[in-house]
Amino acid sequence: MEDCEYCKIRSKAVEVLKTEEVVILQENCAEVELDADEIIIKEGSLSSHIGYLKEGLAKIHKRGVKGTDQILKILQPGSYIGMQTVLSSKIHQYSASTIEKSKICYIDITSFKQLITKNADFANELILYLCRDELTYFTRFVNVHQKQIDGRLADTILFFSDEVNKSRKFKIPLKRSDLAALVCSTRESVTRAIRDLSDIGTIKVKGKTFEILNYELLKKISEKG
DNA sequence: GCATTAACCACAG
DNA sequence: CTGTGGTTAATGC
Repeated sequence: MEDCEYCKIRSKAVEVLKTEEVVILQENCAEVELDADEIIIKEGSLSSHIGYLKEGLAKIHKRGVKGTDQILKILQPGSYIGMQTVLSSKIHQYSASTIEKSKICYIDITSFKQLITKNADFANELILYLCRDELTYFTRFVNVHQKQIDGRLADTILFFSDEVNKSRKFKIPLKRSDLAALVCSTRESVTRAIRDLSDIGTIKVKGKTFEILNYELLKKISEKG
């Protein structure tokens, strides 16, 4: 494993650590390589470590009343995993799994808390991170509840295009049922929404490969809901 | 009432 | 696993 000091994807929080603090981080974390569909942290299990997504793509999901999971968020590199739990509870309140081959750094709670106590700038960056994160949940909450299925699907297609892949043609490494769990709908409705959007010429989809043909229209559908 | 939307169900590639 | 069609319940003219 390379040194945290020279990690290319290190967080803004780690950047403000002093040299001796990076050493603490360094000595108490471990890098793990995971395949797609492997569990990073598991809801209901003891929260002993915080994860940090260094490479790949992951999802945060939580069990719902019907036994099926809702996907709360797609994680990109540079995301902390399980911080909310580790700082407030002893048991993970949600799960995180990889959706493609990924690298995760784990750090134990004790060392992490030690860094928070030692360095206010570090703590400040983490608060900033959590605040931004919460704001995106606010937006998502409103979107999911007020937009129709076509608008919600447009949202996620745009997310994968603009933020994840930065390309008009890309793969979404999720099954239809996962896509449904992400946009809070059903497998069937996702299928129909994909067909709707294809019919009017906004996208072209084959399997998990999506291509945006009419970006403006897709954007409009996303905005109008 | 009637239309729209989306979930649920069953069945077929 | 995914797509399709029929049915049904809720909601809004």
